[in-house]
Amino acid sequence: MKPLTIGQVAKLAGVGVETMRFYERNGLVAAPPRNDAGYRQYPEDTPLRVRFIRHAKDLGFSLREIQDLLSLKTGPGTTCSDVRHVARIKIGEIEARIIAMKRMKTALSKLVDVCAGDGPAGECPILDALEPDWDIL
Amino acid sequence: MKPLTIGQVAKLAGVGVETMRFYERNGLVAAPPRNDAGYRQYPEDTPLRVRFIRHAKDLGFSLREIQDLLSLKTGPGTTCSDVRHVARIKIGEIEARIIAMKRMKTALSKLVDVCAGDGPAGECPILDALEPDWDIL
DNA sequence: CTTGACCCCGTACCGTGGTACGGGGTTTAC
DNA sequence: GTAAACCCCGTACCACGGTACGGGGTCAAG
Repeated sequence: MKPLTIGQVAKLAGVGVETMRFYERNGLVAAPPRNDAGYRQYPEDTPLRVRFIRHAKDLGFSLREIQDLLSLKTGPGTTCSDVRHVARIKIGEIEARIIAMKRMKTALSKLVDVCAGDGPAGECPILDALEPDWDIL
Repeated sequence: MKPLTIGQVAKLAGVGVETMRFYERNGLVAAPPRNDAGYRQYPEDTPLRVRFIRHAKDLGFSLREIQDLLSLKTGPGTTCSDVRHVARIKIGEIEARIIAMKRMKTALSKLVDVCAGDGPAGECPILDALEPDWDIL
């Protein structure tokens, strides 16, 4: 149960010390207790929480969205089904993005298949396709 | 073959006039010829190109990436297979993002299934799961 | 008991992707 | 022929997600 310093948390979570303070200022990580010298004393699970934040962010969630999810826990009067509701909305958003990504991928793949040539880029079907018709996507 | 004004292009592409100028400054849209008054005279296909930019951006491509693709066309000495190569790399990136998205979706879905209750959020399995274990993702 | 690595805080700065403002010229429609 | 609507340009500003800087206190090793 040894508390961690900000530097230790940062290292374990793979972020910078400044980023930790930034997350604290912005409500993504709770302000931890301090020791006599004013140093932050983090609970041991903090690095995991920070890694969750990073992971969600890498998947395209904004810090605001992550904060919303995280703050449901502490909000008074929020019930389990409220949380479920938010989670379902997020799932829908993720689904929509997956579909859009797949369309993009399919369109690009088709173009690569069509393009067998080795000529100058000016005649490349991929770039021709970029010009007029990208609403295939 | 009537040229379009910046305002017409903007309206057709669903962006603001300022955004058009921003894209021009940043090399995403070629600077069009001007008339005697200095007004931009866009070719008719410009709105489609701008919509492509928007679409790609919405799917998570940075303006820099979009510019890279677009600039292959005009680069001297770039061949069809160069373009194909870039396209394949993009496809790989899209694939990786789709996979990560799917993992995120699965993890969230599992949590929603597990959570059947109606109690306070403090005991919600979704939020419990947020705390320690999100490296399921 | 000092040297270096760590921590504090506040403020400033960065790239990205725009958006708004202000002072001016032009074109169109009545 | 004049008023509204459009265009020009440059500059400034915005939110986001950090990153860096500077001046200072603290702690652990030699």
